[in-house]
Amino acid sequence: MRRASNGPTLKGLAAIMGISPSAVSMALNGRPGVSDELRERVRAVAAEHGYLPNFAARALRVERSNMLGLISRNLSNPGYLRLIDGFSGAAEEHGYQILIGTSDLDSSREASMIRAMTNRQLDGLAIAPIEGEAALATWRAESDRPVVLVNSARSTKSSSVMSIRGDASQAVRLAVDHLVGLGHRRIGLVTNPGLSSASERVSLFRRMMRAAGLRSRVISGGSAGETVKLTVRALSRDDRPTAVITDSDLLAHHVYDAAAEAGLRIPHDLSVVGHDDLPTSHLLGPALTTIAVDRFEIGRQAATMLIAALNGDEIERPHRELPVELKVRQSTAQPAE
Amino acid sequence: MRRASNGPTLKGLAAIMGISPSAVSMALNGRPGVSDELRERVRAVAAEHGYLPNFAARALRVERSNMLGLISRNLSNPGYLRLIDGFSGAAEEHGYQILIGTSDLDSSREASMIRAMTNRQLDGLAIAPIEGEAALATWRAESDRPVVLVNSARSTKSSSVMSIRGDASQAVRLAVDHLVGLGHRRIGLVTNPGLSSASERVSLFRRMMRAAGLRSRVISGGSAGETVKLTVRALSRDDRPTAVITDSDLLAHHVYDAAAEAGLRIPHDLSVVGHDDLPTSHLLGPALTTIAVDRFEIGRQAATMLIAALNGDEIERPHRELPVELKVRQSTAQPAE
DNA sequence: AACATCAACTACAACGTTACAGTTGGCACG
DNA sequence: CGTGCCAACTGTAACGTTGTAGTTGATGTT
Repeated sequence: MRRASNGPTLKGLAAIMGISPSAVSMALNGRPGVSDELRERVRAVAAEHGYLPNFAARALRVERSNMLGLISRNLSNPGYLRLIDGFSGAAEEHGYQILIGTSDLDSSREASMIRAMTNRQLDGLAIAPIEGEAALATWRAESDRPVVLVNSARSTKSSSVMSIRGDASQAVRLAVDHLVGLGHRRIGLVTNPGLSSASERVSLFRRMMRAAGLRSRVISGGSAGETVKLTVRALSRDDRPTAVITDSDLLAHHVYDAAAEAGLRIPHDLSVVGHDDLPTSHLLGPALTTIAVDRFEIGRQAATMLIAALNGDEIERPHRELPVELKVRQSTAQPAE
Repeated sequence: MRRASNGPTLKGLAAIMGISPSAVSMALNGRPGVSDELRERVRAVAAEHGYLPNFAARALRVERSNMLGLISRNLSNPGYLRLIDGFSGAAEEHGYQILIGTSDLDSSREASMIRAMTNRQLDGLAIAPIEGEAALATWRAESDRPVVLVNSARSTKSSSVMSIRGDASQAVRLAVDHLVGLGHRRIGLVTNPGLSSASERVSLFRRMMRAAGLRSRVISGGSAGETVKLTVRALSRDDRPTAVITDSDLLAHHVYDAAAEAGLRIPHDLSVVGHDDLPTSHLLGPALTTIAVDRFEIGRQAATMLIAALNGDEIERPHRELPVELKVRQSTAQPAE
């Protein structure tokens, strides 16, 4: 077989120096039991020979792989890139590598991904779960290692599970307040089907609208494509909404298409508020008003929470909600009528 | 220590069944040496007890981790998502997990990423290298496993290294032909600095322009921000280009900003051709004419090439150039003058 | 001077898996 | 009926690392 690493082993270093492998191990890991003088010599020799520890061997022995897993719902939403970026950056800083999986919005795939990750000895896992409880259960059945739920609707408040996401209720409130403030009365929510966060969003929306004394309309199909079709239909009706709030910028893009199809101009005939602030959203014609949530930061904190838990540190706030921000641009205006 | 997997081990299964661990191993791996009858029984018992192999142990023994690495230049370009998506999809299909790293456009980080991946016993690596030769050398110094260079300027034609990318010369030709066909004479190339592919692009552009009997202008700064500034300046000059070709859609977005700053309307005063066809590019105002390259397919083939090489199969075309496509939209038109 | 104490090491086993050299028993063949 | 052969197993060692239980020799204490 081809060897992955033809470098020296720890045992080899020991032979070269005429000492025991244990001594080398202790020296390299900075553990007590060797003299400072020897520690220095070992480090020098290791560096000279370009020694790199074999992670498989270490993982087998200490049951720690120095790898963190990240399972996301899908990889076609550019927002996830920022999340991965933040997660991997923080992980690498602490010497962890990351393993990425995508559930492709299929909950059985999600479960099998999680199991595949478990027996790779992952030290911790961040999941943007399709079904919060199910994903969690799969992981915990196989492992007692830390998990952090990302962008998932609040569910378990248990201390063994952490979570982080943008502040969902603030997001809905900002969007509704903005549109109501502009004078809109008929406001719709266009939501992606199938996500655990969707139903929470819907109920938050309903509550905010009720508080404003308005009737709420929710547009949500069985699939993304169907949702778009329903949107076109809703926009063609007489009492069509004069403004819609969407679950994501991507969905907002589809609403742009739907509006064009229905012959409506944005923002003159229809105001649109997105959610995510993709890097391209301000370049849309017209630039999209949207809720910005710092996904990079979410990813970063997800990783640092896991690492802190692995180090046995106390986690200050195990359930975090990051503030979100409304970016007002050109896709919202006062209603025409 | 906490155990990652509390499930049974192979040895445990052997004890339960009263046979030797070797027999269990052979049965589970479908190797000859056990009767069909026993093989079936072992499989049944394994399934019943939810046995999952310990990858660290296997990796240690067989020097194969069943993991593929993917190192990309940075994670802020949405195009990479499609690449990762294709790569991870194909990898998972064959039972491989993927390890992701980003070099953040820093070549020393790139080298250390590669070394970190080497001693994790990675079976194969796909690199979108900053410096083609350097990245390769780092990997090959530590390992003799397959590599595939992604989106990298043609360099080594050696058979031990594979490569895949969009057809760069076709891309430039399509863009130039399109603009020349519209009647443009003063065409600029706006390019991202620092990438090995950039210089190749520049020379291809020069060649195409010479073939068309036109002078070529290249706009390229030391950094992305600087490039934008240079673009603004170039667009303010009297003999400003009437059309520009950019290295990426993201850069094209910046050109949109630069054009706005210079008081030019697209496509009336300036035609723009991008490169990538990001999902949002057709929603820009105006919709961006761009070169589409199927990054998903690039990622998918990168993974399958690696896996084929690991299986010892013959690779049909170890240096692949995927066809690219010009998507004509609203950002290009005949020059005004 | 006898003994405890301790730092600085060594020896050994183990983690879970797989490769390979043995071992067993049954069957065909001269 | 002994021999050879083969299929179907078992036993053992090894992959590279680390933790723990020794072992050594020097130092300090009474």
